[in-house]
Parts: sequence; structure tokens; C-alpha cells
Amino acid sequence: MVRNTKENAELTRLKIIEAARQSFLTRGVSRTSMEQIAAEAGVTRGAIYWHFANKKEIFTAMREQVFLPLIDRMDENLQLENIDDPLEQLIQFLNGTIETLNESLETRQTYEILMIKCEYVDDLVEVLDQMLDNCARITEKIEQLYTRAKEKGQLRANQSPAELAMDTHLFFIGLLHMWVKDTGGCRFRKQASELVKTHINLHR
Amino acid sequence: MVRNTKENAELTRLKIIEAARQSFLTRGVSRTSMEQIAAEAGVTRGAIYWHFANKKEIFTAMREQVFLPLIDRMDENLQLENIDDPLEQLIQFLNGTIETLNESLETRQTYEILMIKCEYVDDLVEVLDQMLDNCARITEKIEQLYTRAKEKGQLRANQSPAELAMDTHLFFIGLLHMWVKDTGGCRFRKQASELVKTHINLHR
DNA sequence: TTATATACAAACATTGTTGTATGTAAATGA
DNA sequence: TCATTTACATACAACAATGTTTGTATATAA
Repeated sequence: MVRNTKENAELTRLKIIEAARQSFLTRGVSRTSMEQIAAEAGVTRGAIYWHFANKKEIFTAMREQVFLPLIDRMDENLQLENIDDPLEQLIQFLNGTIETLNESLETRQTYEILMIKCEYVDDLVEVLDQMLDNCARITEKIEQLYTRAKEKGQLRANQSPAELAMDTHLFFIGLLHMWVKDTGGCRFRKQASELVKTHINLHR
Repeated sequence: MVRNTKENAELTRLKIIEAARQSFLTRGVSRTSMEQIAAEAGVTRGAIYWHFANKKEIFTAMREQVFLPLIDRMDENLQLENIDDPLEQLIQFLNGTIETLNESLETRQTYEILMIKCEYVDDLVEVLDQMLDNCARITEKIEQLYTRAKEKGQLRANQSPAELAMDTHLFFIGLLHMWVKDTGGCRFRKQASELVKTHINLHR
């Protein structure tokens, strides 16, 4: 059969994205050819070029599949109303990300691709910019939580929320990087949430 | 002239490495071809294949040019004898790295390539492993410094040197990543050394 | 002084990759 | 029911890139 139904077409689209993710993971983004993605997805390049204009569009689709829900989650999770324990909320937010990484294979793979299987050149530099923007927003949210915590007297006297937020944010970036690179799973993946708690407790 | 003297040959070798660094930076490691490196260096591919077997060997040479001296510096800088202010020593070590990044163009470019212009697949995964090993060694060194600091009563009571070291290490990884990605130079590069001081002071 | 190794340049062969163009059978809409 | 999209598969053309081979002028060593 040459023509699929609309739903089947959507399924092949998803298959292509998943195949791309797998291929990106094992061969890196720029080394994977459309042909390899097609083979992994069990289709021909024709199918791919039907759904996507080029590799970057697949890349973007893969990224959005993971990050659009994640951004939503962040906005939900860091609502500032009705927070009675801001530091606990912060811990839960950070560990929520770790949890998502643990539970969702595609999130895990996508993070790994974005971090160590991808070269940010040409049209992909804008992806980096987006990630930096996102980072800035997260830092803001964290700062708001620390401000709340300070109001509630949860922090030591001389700590400024802005400085704490930056410190926590950088810590978390480092943690995510080590988590992802620790593919063996021994050093960081197991103790990640403990490290988060320890970090926050250092600020109390 | 077809044959150069030994010294000139070494110069072209260095020119090739530098050309590779430039090309890696603008096009990413896997997207740069030998031809492009050759053009940038003002030689032909013949010269490159004379000095290096393939692209990975150039990559390794580029990396060693920066990291071998850096590892030496680390071993010097973190000698444990005769340290009377461990935390200050730690600040100086971390800021020393930032300083090197600020001062040395090739270090800066190499870091950028390793972090966001390189895909760690196939033969390059071993590079990642080496970097992780290096990370582990740095964490150890930091822990030793914190142990000293604890002995000297510079830390708050309930802090374990191991936890502090991990926290500082992750913070620093995050900082380096943001420093490198902040190519505009506004957000992180300017205040990096301040952030280091703030971080360490949080632990006093 | 001469033979040889060196430091490349130039040419070759092969293979991979991309985008596009064309073909086509089935789904969908009128 | 029939025309028209749709969702691909197949074929084509053009180019890039790699590693290797061959050629060669010149250092260098003996």
C-alpha cells in the first residue's frame, strides 16, 4: 500500500522522530544521514522528506516533543501562590526534573543528544540561545522561591536571593551535565536527588 | 619548494592545528572537512595527512595543546603542603581557570569546541571518559582542601568535606558551561570570579 | 657528493549524502 | 463514482569527502 490514512501518517511521523533520536544518540546529529534515519524507522527517505524539510526540522520536532511539556510542567510547578515551604518546593522542582529523566527514555535520550551528541553551529545556534533564555527564566523562578524563603526566615542572614538562585542554578546545570554523562549510572544518577537536598540544605 | 626544514614542518603542524580549531569552532567538528582545514591553514590535504592520520588525531592534538599544561597547572596549584588558607586557595584555583579562559584564546576556543561544537560518538567517547576522570580528580582535590578548611575551623559545623566538594564541583561545571555559552560576554563572563567567591563564602 | 628520507602537492578512486523529481496506489472529498 | 490529494517509494543528478597513491623537490645524513 502506498498511501496511509491520516492517523497512520502521524504514526510514521512519530516513528521517524524516534528513529532520528536513536540515530542521533549512536552516531551524533551531524553524522546521521537521512538514509540511516529512514532505515531505522523502516521507511524510505521519501517518507522523511514528505514529513520534514530537512534534518534540522526533525531535530526541532524531537526537541519540542520533550521540552514543550517540560516548560509547561515548570510553569505549573513553580506557581508562587500558596507556597508555605519554598525551599521544599524548590527541592521538589529540581528533583522532579531528575525524576523525569529517570522515568522517560525519550527525555533522557534527548538530553543526552542536546548535551553531547550535537554541534551548535549554523542554524542550531538559535537552539542554544533558546536554551539560555530558558535558563534565565528558571533562575528567575528560583530567585522568587528564595525570596519567599527569606521572607519566611528559612535562610541564613547574609544570603541574597539573587546570589543563592545563581548558585543553585549553576549547581543544577552541573548536576544535569554529570547526570547525563554518567551513562554508567554509578556516580551521579543514583545520588542525584540526594545531592539536590544537600545543596539546598547548605543554604538554610 | 616542496620539502621544508624540520622546524618549518613543525610550524605547519601547528598551523594545521590552529586552522582546525578555527574550523571546528565555526563549522563544528564533524562538519569540517580536511579540505576546509587545509584551506584555512594554507596547505593541501597532503600536508595534513602527512602530519595526522585523520581528523581525530588533529582533534586530540588540539585538545592536548590546551589540557596537558592545564593538568600540570592543577597539580602545581593544588599542592596541599603549606596551605594556611584552604578556602582562599580554592577560590584562587577556580578563578585561575577562569583567568586562563579569559587570557588564552586557544583555551577559550578549545573549551567551546569541546562543550558545544563536538559530538561524542564512536572514537570520541573515550575523550568524554577522560574528561570524567579528570573531573573526579578535581573533586578529590577540592575535597582535600575542604578537609583542611574544616580542620582549621573555617566551615560551619554540619558540613562534610565530601558533600561540599561535590557541591562546589557541580557549581563549577555549571559555571564553566554558562561561561562558554555566554559568547556575548554579558551575563556570566564578567561576573564569573565574583560568583566563585560568593559560592565559596556560602560554605564558610 | 650522492643516496635516501622527508614534507608535502596533486591526482585518483570510491563511497556517502543531499535534494529533487517522478511515479503510484490508496484515501478522501464532492 | 470519479477527480484529486495524500503519503509515501523509487530513481536521478550532483557534489562532497575520505583515504590512498603517486609524484617531486629538497633537506639531511653518510
